[in-house]
Amino acid sequence: MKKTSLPKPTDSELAILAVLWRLGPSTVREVHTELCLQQESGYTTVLKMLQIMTEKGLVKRNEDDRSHVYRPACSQNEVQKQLVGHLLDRAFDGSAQKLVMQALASKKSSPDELAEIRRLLDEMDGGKK
Amino acid sequence: MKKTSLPKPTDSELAILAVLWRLGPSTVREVHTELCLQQESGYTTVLKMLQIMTEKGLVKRNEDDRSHVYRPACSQNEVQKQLVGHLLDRAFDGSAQKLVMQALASKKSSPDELAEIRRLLDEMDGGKK
DNA sequence: CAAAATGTACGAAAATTTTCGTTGACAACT
DNA sequence: AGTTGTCAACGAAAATTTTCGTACATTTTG
Repeated sequence: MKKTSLPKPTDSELAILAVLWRLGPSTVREVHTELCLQQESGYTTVLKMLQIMTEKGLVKRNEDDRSHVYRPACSQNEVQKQLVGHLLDRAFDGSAQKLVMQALASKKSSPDELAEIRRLLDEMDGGKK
Repeated sequence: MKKTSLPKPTDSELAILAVLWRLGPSTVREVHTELCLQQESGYTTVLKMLQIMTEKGLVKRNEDDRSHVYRPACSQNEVQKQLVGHLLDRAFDGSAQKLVMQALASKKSSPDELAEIRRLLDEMDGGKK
C-alpha cells in the first residue's frame, strides 16, 4: 500500500526522478549537475526538492556516506502508468484509444517502432481470441 | 501565435474545460452544476476559475447577456496534443512508442478500438511509403 | 417600491509548489 | 589548529494554484 499512495509527482519532481532513472542512485551534486545540463537550477533547490521528495516517499536515500545517495522509490514504469491513467481521466474521457492516436500523431515514430506497436496489438488481440 | 502561448491548464482548469467541451458554451451556473456531479465545488470558486482562465486566454466569454457565457478558447484536441507532448518530454524520454504501450496496457481497449488504431498505423506507414 | 434571487467583481485567505539564503557539521589540506 | 570546501538541514520567501467571503449590480417577484 505504498505504491498506490504515492503522490503524483509535480513537474519539478518528475524532472529529478528522470535524472535518477537515467543515472541510477546519485548524490545531490550528481543530480544537480545533470539537471543543469537541461535547466538552470540552484544546488540547494535540488537538495530541498530531494528532501521533500524523501518525505513524500518518492525517493529513498542512503545516509551511510557523508554524501547521501538518493534513489527512486518508484520505477519509471509505475510513474508512467500513474501519469497516463491520470491524463486519461482528465483529458481523454478515459479513452485509451484517443490517447494513443494523439501520441502517434504528436511525434513521428520510426517504422521499427510502429512495427513494435503492431506486435503489441497482435498480442492483445491474440490473448483475446 | 496565440495557441502556442496558451499556458498548460492545471488539473482544476482542465476539469472545467472538460465540462465546456462536453456541454458547449455555458454559464457559470451550468458549469458549476455539471462539475458538482463529479466533485464538490463552490459556485464562486468556479466563477473565479473561469475569470482567471479568461485572463489566461484559456476560455472566452460573451458578456452580452447578464449571465456571461463561457466557451473554450482551445479545442480538446489542441489541449490533448499539448498535454501529450508535455508528458512525452517529461516522463517518456520523448518516446511516443513507450507512451502508446503504457496507454494500451493501462486500459483495455475493445477490439474495435484496436482495429482503428491498426488502421491509423497503416495510414502512417502508407504515407511513408 | 421593497424584498428576494441571481449574477459578476474583487480581494484575500489557504494550500501547494518552487526557490534560495544561511547555518552548522564534517572532512581535507596546510 | 586554522582555513577552505563540501555537505545536509532548516526556514523563510516567492510564486502559483485553489477556495471562498463579501460587496455590489441587475432582474424578478410581491
